[in-house]
Amino acid sequence: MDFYNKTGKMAIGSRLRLLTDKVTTDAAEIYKLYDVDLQPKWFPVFYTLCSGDSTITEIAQQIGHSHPSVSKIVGEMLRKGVVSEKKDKADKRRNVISLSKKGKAIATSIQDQYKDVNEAIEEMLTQTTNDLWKAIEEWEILLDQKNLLRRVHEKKKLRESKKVKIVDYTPAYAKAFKELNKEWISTYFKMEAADFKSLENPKGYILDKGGAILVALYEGEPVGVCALIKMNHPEYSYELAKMAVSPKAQGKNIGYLLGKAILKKAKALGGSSVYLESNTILKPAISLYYKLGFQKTFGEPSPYERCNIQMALKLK
Amino acid sequence: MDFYNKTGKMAIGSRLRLLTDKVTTDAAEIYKLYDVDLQPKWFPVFYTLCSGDSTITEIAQQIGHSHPSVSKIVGEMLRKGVVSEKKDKADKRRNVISLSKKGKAIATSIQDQYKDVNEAIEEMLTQTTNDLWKAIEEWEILLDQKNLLRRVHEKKKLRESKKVKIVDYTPAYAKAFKELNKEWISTYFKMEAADFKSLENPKGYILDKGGAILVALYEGEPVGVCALIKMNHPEYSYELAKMAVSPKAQGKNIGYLLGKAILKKAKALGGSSVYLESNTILKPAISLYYKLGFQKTFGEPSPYERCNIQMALKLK
DNA sequence: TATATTTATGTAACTGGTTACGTAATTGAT
DNA sequence: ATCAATTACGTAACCAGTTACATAAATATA
Repeated sequence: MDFYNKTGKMAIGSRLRLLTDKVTTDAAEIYKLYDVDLQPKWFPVFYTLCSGDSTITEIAQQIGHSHPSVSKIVGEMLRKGVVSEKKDKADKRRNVISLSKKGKAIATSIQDQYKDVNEAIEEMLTQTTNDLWKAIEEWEILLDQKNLLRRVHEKKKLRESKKVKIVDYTPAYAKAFKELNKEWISTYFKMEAADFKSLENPKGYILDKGGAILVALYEGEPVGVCALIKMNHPEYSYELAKMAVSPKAQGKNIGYLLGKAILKKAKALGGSSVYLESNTILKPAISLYYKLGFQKTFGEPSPYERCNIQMALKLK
Repeated sequence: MDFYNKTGKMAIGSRLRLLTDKVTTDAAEIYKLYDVDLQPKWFPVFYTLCSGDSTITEIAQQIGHSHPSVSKIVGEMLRKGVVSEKKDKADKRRNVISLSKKGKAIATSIQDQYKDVNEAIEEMLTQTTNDLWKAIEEWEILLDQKNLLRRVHEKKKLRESKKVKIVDYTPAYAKAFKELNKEWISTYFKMEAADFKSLENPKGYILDKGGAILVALYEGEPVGVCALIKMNHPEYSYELAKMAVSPKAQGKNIGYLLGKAILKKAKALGGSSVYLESNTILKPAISLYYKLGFQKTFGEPSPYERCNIQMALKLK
């Protein structure tokens, strides 16, 4: 298929389907050639039964089909007299399937076909430089570790995070700083007095007191903000606060980029440790903090009602 | 799938299907992730239309689907406004499909997705030692040259031909020699006087005159015979004749094995060339003779009415 | 020029799987 | 001991392709 060399890997699904079709249509002919009274699609079920009786669900798990699929196939095999069914005495839900006499006869007569098909395919595999059989297995393993969706999602994040720029706060971002924070605070909690003060006057409450604010830009637009507030505390130099990312810009890794940048800033300002307060209902935020290296800590009184978790991190 | 390491290559079809399913279900999610108003199954059709308008049949050939499949997909795309259709003026049967404005917009917005998916898959391919993409292509090429059915059939022949034994004629095979020949002669032609003579008395008419007869045994049963008749001719030493294989034993390469053995015998007897007569309606026989190395020749008078082709081969 | 063949396409029915859902039996938790 | 959750499995409806068939237009042939 010349076509698929043009489309690129995007179409690997379609290409796989086409190859699968080609192989399975031939399979049907091969069964006819050997005059075996089996349908190719029965093969996985038949094969498992060759090594002993099994229930519908067991077979399904073995061969990687859904149980209704096995149920249907077993139904067909029953009608052809290849297998027999019997309810389990101990557990009346279970339907134990076993090969009938006819099925066992097929099991022996099919041996030659096994041999020939195996040899034919082995021969093909030796004629290729990339072993399809092994390649499939490798893909099964890789996809089991991390499915294609997640892999693509990671690539997406990576690409989009390249479009994100972290810049220092200027008065031009005053509105963004206020609105982005207001947005998440008022959806999850209620704006408190302390919020209004710092959001209305970031210069006075944050910057002038030796803190910092960073803004994340996506395609020029401010979509995230984060503040560093100077603390007057024996253990912690700065508090990470007022972190907000627009829901419209989710999934672009912006929180992580902002976090990394603000920690760098804290270090540059001579800080030795960063503290923060949050709430456990904000699960993505908490997991982000862990990812950034924060650990749970205790015992600081907070001016915010909404806080039920406190975290800190040592800058190395 | 541990299962498929037990079954052997026989189940490559099922295994391919499973992998295909895994990939395509993820594909659907990926399209959602990018918020593209396309169904994954539309992709091949969509892709071809990106490089210009096409008719149903053209698309089907390009992407390797059946035309009804394309017809259905185009129908769905029409309803979603992704493409538009227009009957060809010059040929009113042809239905020319082109991307609509919306379709073109999708074509540009899908670029990022292409990139990410490609990268994700490329990354997987570098993590494997057997390149699935290339392996698929190699299989497509191999199956194009010779499909799986034919490959398996050849293996079957090979295996079965190992069960065939070629032995020298003894009087115990007198009946087989007569019956096997009678069978094919009377189905295609009519028994002639010369037939009766040699079939009733092979010793007198063939062996005692310096000829030979070989018998093919399959699981102990005589299923094929072939005679070498001493000729009194300046050019040809022996005539290959009375070759017969039971229809029940067809497809086991018996004709070829008998032919090879009889030529070896002719050489062992000091012959320098072998001659034969046949009829062109016996196509498998003629092609067997060519396969054995015989070439058409002319001009010998035959005692048999049924002969309309003469062939010969030099023994080296 | 009339007729047979080929080509382009659509529709219907089939195929080999799936998910969704319902029911009965078993298991687990209070 | 009871009630909720889980498990086994069948049935129905769906899905993405297929083959088989019908029809109309174009082309080839006598």
